[in-house]
Amino acid sequence: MAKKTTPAGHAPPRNSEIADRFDDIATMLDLEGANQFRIRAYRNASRFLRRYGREASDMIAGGEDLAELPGIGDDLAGKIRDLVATGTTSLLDDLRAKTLPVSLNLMRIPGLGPKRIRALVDGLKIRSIGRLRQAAAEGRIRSLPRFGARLEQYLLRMLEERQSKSIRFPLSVAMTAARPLVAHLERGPTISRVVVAGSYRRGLETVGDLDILATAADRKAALDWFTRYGEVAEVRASGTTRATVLLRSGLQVDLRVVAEDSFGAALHYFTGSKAHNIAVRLRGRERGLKINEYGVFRGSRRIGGGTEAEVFAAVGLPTIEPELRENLGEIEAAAAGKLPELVRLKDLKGDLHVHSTYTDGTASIREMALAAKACGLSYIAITDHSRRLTVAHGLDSAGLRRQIAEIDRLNAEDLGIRILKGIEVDILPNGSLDLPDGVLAELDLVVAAVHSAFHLDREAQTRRIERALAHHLVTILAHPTGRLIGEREAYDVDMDRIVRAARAHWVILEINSDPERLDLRDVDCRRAKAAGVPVSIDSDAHQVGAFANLAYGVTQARRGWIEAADVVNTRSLEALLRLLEEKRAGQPAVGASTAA
DNA sequence: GCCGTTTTCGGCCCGACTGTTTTCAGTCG
Repeated sequence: MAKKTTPAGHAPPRNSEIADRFDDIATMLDLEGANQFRIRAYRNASRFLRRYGREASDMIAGGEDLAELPGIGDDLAGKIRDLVATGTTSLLDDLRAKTLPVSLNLMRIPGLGPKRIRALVDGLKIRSIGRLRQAAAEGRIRSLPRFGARLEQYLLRMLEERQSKSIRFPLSVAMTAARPLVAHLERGPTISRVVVAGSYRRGLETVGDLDILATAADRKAALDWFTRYGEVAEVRASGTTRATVLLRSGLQVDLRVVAEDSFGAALHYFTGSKAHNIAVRLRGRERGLKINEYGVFRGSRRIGGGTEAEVFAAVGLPTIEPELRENLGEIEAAAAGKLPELVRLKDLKGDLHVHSTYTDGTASIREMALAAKACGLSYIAITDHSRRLTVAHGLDSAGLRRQIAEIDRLNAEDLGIRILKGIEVDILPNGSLDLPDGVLAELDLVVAAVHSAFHLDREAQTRRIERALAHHLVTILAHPTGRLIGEREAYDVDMDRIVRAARAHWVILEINSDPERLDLRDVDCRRAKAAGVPVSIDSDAHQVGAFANLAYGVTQARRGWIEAADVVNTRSLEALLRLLEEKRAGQPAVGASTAA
């Protein structure tokens, strides 16, 4: 028990936490009416940090200059250093001291911004949500300048609902809601084209709302058709070009009806990301062009906008895939002709992480194999759980040998798909594996995974996984960060070190396609690729229908700039078996060509 | 607060919708 703790005795904040503090600063500056561009600087830096692949604290430890990062100058670099060293910075402390908590709470209500909040707080001397609700109930809010009865009623409703609006939906949930809605719109009067844009189209793992674009000869009829959709719970706005509704599921949907000749410009604009759009517009301005959702203009003359390709061409770029549009280097890569050729679902030839009724799957090995074959795959690896995972009836050596025998029999039958023998073996808290080497050596491949002791501190967790990666029989590290989207954060692990260890020991990193996992994360995919570490896009299927999830994994990989050549299971069975053989011999060709 | 083959100062993306007004401020994306 060391009583003496250095200021750095606590774990240094992650980028996401630094970003949270910058967002706090931006919100409080906004409330005090600070310069909008100063506020934007904090929000831009926050957005960058959330998406950046490396931890600022690691960069500081390595003596790197944070002011080299885009949107971060000397001042913000200093504040990041403060936050890393002490957990706070003087500006944040000052703002917290003079900002009323009620104002911060009110900022979470859509429709309320700093001006209205200041009017409420100053005009009515409101100091708590309860008082505000009271004032609204008594009809005192409508008397404020530029407030009225409608706004008062709206506020009252929002306060009653106490809705926190920051709910984001997993992409898979959004897709389930979007498909029937798109079908409804496509049947609508005079509607010709319907595309879901926004973060949905970029394949983000979660989406806040749906942005749908359509073309229609009769805009009003199209918007009416939209607001009358059966799943609509509430129409929040409805104008001449767009409408906003809330579905029963809680998902907010915007429909914008645009002219045919500006469809490409609108699609680009509403696909985002915001950072990408701003960068493209600035590039346009350098060329004397104005780019907005209606087209590309030189002066008042429209020179393009019917297709996205025209928008990109106007700024001298080839079309950039939606998954890359985050202003994280894609524009520079496009300008240099170095855009990646992103992996596609049809490139996958196999699936290296599949369960069966031997443990917690719901279908037999034969059923899983036939289902995979029906999806066009030519091989799968059966990788059931190992004994420690008792909740899943994990296999011991004897059980695994029975499974090996069954797989041999099925392969002898020739089902038209090759079944590889594998295991998803637990990485125990000390980094050893849950089954003896003897039985693991009888398999075609070994998938190792963490399913316990998520709470270990960063150093212990990292060392645990490094040790497993160093095991000569481990082929793949499954769901490397362990996060469950919206449910459980990733365990605390240094992914830079994991990627380095994977490279050193020729271990493949998995992109788990389960829509709850999507793990590797996109930023980690880029790290793996940069280090020359191959990935496998696997379903982790526990039922026959789950091979469809591979599409989510592919989208995740695409967001991580992954190409077919980076993915081991785009290889033919023969090539994959060769790779596994080389790994076993300690000298695989994969990943060996590029230096880390 | 950031940034720079037009700038180290003076810019910073910009249009739609709502609710309040009667020409526009506030908010959002």
